[in-house]
Amino acid sequence: MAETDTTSPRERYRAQVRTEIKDRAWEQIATAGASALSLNAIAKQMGMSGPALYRYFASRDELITELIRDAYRSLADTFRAAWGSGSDHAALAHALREWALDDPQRYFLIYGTPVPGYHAPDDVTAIAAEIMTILLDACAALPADGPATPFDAHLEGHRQWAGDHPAPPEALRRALAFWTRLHGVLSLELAGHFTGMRFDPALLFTAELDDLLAH
Amino acid sequence: MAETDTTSPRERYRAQVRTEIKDRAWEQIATAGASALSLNAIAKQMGMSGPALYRYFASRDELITELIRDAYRSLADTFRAAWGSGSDHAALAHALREWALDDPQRYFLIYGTPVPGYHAPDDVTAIAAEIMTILLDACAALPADGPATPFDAHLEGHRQWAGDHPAPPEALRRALAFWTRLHGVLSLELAGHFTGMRFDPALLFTAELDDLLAH
DNA sequence: TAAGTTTCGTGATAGCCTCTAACTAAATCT
DNA sequence: AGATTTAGTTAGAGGCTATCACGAAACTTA
Repeated sequence: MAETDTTSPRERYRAQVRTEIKDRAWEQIATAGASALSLNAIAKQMGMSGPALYRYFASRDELITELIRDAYRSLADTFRAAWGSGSDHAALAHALREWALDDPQRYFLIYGTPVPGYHAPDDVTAIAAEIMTILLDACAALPADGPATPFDAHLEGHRQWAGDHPAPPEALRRALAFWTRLHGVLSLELAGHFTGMRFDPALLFTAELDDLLAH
Repeated sequence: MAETDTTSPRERYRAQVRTEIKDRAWEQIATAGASALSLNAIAKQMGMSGPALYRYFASRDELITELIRDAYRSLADTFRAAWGSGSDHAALAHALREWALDDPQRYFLIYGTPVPGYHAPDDVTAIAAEIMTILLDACAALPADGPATPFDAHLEGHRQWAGDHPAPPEALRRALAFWTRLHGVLSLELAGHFTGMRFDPALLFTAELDDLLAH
């Protein structure tokens, strides 16, 4: 016997229309970038007139913020799943890469060009912190390597972030390196800066990853 | 005695108006991002009516392409100057960082979110190659470190890029690492992903740089 | 079931934007 | 001085975001 749905038909319909709007928005973003996203075009695709969409999203910016939120959530879920099943650092990194390749514009919605005025709402930064926590868990599980660096000492004194994560400063440093280096390779690959050069970006990615795990 | 100017007054006037348009465009981009760039607004600022600007730039896209071109040229000049005076790798890296901090949106015009359909014209990619050449010169001048990696072997077989630069594959690998790692730190810093965390991004940057130069 | 209320979608409209076209006036060339 | 090129204008087509007032459908409640 199916569980009684607590939501009213209206709420269900509303949620359904909202997700259809978002699906179309993702399509547009994937093919033409976020700046080309048009509420009007989405409305026409769905067979209704422009202003109707404003019943579902207060503004274009609010829709984009919602997409950013979903992108963060998707990345956090991918991360949690990848780290949860096996605690394999390489698997975590490759999960990130596959998630990014799956929809480059979704990656850039999070890590791409920032809009000068924009500040993400608190719940979004909370998801970002969640992602960082998983990364810190992973780096805390890494075997120790060389001596503490000067930068470790600096991090020791400035670790407000990471929500009082119990990782040692060395793990903080390695989490940052993990993040910045993989992002460095990935974002240049996704932006097409390696096309024309003939090497395989996947090998560069794993080379960086190996270097991160070796040290 | 002043050199006779080969350009006619009209050409000079035209060039002057073009640069004023570009200056205003840079202001707009710096304060509101490239997607908010408005030819109309620029025209009003300059005291003329909208369509007048189309005498100077065929379209909004052509103006942006011109800005991208100038950004690349500026970066290439900065790079050449930084490497030319002293051949100091750290100075080269810090010149990059200062150039980026000087106008983050200019950096993102080159290395930020790509527009799916867009392909840069050949002369722009030529400047990009020029930048890469300087980086390869620098990495070729680096003392050799450990044994060849598997990725070195791959690069050996796929070095169409770099315009037949005489650098050994190890230098190619290090140039890529230089590029991707510094970009990784820089782009996340410029996009504001480190705000909230309390550490100093400059120290992370130099830590990555030191690591690059130590190995 | 009937009346009241909330919600959805509409068309009209204001105010941006890019870009084209026709026209005037000024600068330059012959 | 006359012919030609060029710079700027206004008008307008067609796109966009967003607001508003209105009708119609769907729920809620008496």
